[in-house]
Amino acid sequence: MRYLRTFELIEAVVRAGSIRKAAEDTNLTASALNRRIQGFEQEFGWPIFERLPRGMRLNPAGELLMHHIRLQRTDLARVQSQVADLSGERRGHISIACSQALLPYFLPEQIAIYRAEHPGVTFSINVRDRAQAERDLASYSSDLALVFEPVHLVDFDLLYALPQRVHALYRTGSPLDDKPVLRLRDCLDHRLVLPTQAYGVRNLLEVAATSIGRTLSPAVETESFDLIRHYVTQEDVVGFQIPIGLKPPHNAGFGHRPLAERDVPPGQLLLGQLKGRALPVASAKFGRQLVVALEAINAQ
Amino acid sequence: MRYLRTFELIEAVVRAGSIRKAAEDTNLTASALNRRIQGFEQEFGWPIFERLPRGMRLNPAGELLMHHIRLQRTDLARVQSQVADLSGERRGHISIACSQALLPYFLPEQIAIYRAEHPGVTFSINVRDRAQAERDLASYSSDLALVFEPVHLVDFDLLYALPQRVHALYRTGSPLDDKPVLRLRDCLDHRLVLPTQAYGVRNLLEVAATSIGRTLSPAVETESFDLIRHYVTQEDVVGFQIPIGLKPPHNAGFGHRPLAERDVPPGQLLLGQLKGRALPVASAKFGRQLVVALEAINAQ
DNA sequence: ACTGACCGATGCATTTTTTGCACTGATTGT
DNA sequence: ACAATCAGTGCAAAAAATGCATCGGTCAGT
Repeated sequence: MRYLRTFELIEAVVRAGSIRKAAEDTNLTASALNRRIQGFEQEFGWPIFERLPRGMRLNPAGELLMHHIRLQRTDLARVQSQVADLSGERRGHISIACSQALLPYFLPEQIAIYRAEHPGVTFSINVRDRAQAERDLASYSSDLALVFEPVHLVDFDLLYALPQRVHALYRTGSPLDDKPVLRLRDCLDHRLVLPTQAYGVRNLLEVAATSIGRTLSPAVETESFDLIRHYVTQEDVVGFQIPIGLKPPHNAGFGHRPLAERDVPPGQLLLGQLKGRALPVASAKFGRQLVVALEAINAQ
Repeated sequence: MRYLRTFELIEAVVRAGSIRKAAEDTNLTASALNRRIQGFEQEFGWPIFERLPRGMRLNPAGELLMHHIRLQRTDLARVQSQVADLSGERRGHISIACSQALLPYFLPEQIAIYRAEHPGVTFSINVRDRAQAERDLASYSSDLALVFEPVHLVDFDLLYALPQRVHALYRTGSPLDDKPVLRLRDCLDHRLVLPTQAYGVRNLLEVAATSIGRTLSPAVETESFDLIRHYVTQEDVVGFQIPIGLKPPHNAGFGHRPLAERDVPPGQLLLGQLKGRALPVASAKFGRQLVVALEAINAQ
């Protein structure tokens, strides 16, 4: 979109931090870029950048403008998506901010289902923790968020909430495999592989452990759910995860069982979007598909 | 705003109905304008106009785009208003869709109060009936609506609702002046000056008359509340109006008294904005001022 | 205190884009 | 059949954006 060029250039300057660097990124001369910025500021009525000796930084007016730019861009995308939709072809791009737990099975499966019907739709999947996911929505860089137990819920329109019990993971052959439901204290007697504090599962476990007078001292602490899944096959340790990331069972060298709800209350996997935002057709439809899929899991 | 030029031109073509007429309005040649439209359609990816032998008309894609254009323009105005606000100066433009009843006293007074504090703020007042006011909000051509008993309330964010009893107007010296509250049947024995069916007051009266087995046959029917006010001084007739349009009393050759609530239930004067829309600073502040003023009236 | 690297800004020539003019072909109403 | 519309197009002129060279300033390292 030619008429959005000025906005692109402004964004490039914001990203690069200086006109000269942004000029390289945008295949322009610093002088040309400089004059476009100046020209825009004159039209806009106020400067939007602070001129520092080391470069340019947005001033408060510029911050306000950036919100407008992002809104404007995504709203145009929405319109184009709707137009594509009314001419029959389903096109567009869907951007999702999600927890790691959705990566192994749930999202790949859902995306494949959607793309089978609408091959023109593309996806981007951004792994985000709970706070980042909300910021992604607010800056319009993601359409949908699917995260476990987000902290803040302002500006978040909840589409579905799926309760998820915390599951313990262990090497096949472990005595934990005997019972259908595990007590927290049984798990805490083993060595532990835990996600870091940023994650909801860790949070639930911390609270639960404290309430029975125990503390968590993990043998391995990691940000990677993948590593947790793999590490339990290597050593006799107990890991924890939510079942949506564990769907196909017992053939990967580890087993898993839910923790008793009286020990560790279930958390919630939340699907949502930015409050008040009208999503592009494709994103809205994929959101509805996810709701149906989550309902089906909940009904099991 | 230079970069919005294409949108202005598109709007001009929509308004004029043909490129040639729009070209005159925009001080361009038809050929230049034609090519800008074509250029935009190519960038946008789809035609936005139907080419008819008699000119151009928006196609469905164009209708969707027009919504985007309006949103984008008003959102930019909001940003500029916020920027003006943070640099101390309160500037901007406030656009209000309102019923006639607000014109004589309420709005002039409120606007004067606001402009005394913020002379940089300009106003436009559009007299609209109940349905038009809502359309004005939806198309972003008004920021606030202040109307009596609107019909639809979808997409309407209610800021305040002020109950208003229907008042009867009569020439000074009329026997109606004797009682503090009038019965509907007393009024109906006189000749009547009524607003047309489009107005809320007429509606309330029709319902009330029907329920006591009477029908309304006005001697004069008009769309102008002003005419009603003036006509009652000319002939011994009874007019009707809501008190917010009648504030300063008994020195204009006519008097007024409320109708009994058991005969004619009070209607509501509604202040609202488009649902989910973030108003410019000036409009939002004026809206709050109106709420305070309406509360004060309600408390009397 | 000096120096080199980097920053934004500006004058001027050059390139790119937009516009105006003249004209075409098609449709409609009289 | 004719006049009045309409959108679209080739080409030259006008306008706008860009590149180049250069200026004055700040800062980090020596």
